[in-house]
Amino acid sequence: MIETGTEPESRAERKLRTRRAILDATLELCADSSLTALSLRQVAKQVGIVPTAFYRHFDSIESLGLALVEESFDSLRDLFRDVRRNARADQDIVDGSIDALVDHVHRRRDHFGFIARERVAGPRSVREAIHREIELCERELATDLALMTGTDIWTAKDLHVLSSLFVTVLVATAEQILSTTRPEQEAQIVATVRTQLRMLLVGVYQWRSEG
Amino acid sequence: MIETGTEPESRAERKLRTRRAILDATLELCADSSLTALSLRQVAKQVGIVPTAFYRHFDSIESLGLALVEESFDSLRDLFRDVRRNARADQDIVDGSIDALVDHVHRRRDHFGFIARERVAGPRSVREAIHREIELCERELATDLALMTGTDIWTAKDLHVLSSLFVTVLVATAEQILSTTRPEQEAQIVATVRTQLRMLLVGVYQWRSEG
DNA sequence: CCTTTCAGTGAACATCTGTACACCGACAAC
DNA sequence: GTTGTCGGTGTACAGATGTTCACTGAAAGG
Repeated sequence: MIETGTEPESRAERKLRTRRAILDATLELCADSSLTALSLRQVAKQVGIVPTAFYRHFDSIESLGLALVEESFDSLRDLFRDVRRNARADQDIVDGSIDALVDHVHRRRDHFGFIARERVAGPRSVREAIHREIELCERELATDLALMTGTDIWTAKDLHVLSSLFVTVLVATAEQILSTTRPEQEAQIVATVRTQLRMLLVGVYQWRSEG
Repeated sequence: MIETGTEPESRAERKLRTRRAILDATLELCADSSLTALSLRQVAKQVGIVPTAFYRHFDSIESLGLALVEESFDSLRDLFRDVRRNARADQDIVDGSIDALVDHVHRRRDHFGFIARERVAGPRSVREAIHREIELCERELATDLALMTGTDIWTAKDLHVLSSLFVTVLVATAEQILSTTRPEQEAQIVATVRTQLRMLLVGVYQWRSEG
């Protein structure tokens, strides 16, 4: 039921196309509200398939959600990769990171919005999956920080604490950017987080781990 | 239809009691999931009234949500009041604030959970109401900070930036506390935010606002 | 005492919900 | 070329949904 207009596809290709359409339709439909407020029939209608066809791809909205968690965190890891790259470049590390954040949030509004929402409002299994992924990100960032800072004066524990704080600020900023469409307000948000990170960096440079 | 068992009530009292029951039932029902996934009939059943009686108190789930925003932020303002009080007491300001936070989050799990969820996943009007309230809290905190810090070396803008960062960390910590029930994990969360605030304070003490 | 007010009732409605079932028809495998 | 696999279809059903309407009965007000 998906209009093709192109060359004939194999069965596997076609199935993949429908699966993609379901994922996209879901991201669009739950853009405001939440997965828990979304019905299988709404998704099917948006995709252009009959409700029962949904079961050929997922056996519930919940497992659909888990698939979306995975692909949303692919986007988030893309962001982290860019931040890491900008950190080595000539640019200021704070500005570089914020630029990357803004850029990625704009490009994948759907994915970042999905994480922000379902992190607190999704089905239990989805919430848990997101928390696991975020913790992975924090650990990953902590090892990166270990390379950048004087690793001899920072304990592993403190590195993770700092990494967790960075991720918290990052997530909160993403949420704020997502909740506005006015460019001047976004500029305000960016300016604020810029200063916040600078304040934090001042503390970081002075910090010496105890014990 | 609310079993009383006590002395007869006036009509106004009785209406208030039902209203309270609706508010409580809603907090309980949307504790996992979200307002947007909640039906009027579920609420009515939980309260023990017929669906149409709901309309005597609210004309939609959405306006019910707005009422819950108000009372949830009463709880949050209670927390702020305690933090302010602890700040003057003998206790360390960081530890005192965290203790107050943990205490209030435990006592009003429902209200803090409601804010955390509906802030990102609620109906648009509810989300907007919450954002307005949070901004009020940030402003309020900023004026408090102005009294505590050397106000001559901090611009009003920087004070608000700092206040916003504090609120971000506070909200994130509340969310983490809410998402766990294991005491040892909560202790971990508290220890982490304790260190984070200390790192931040190091930066704050060094900070000098630019022109 | 008589009348008004009004929180709560109960039946009815059109619509939406998840899921079961039998079916189709094109691709794939042999 | 026959057969099997498997996305997708269509029908069907029992239950939930928001909202309407006319109603009841007790408290409130004159």
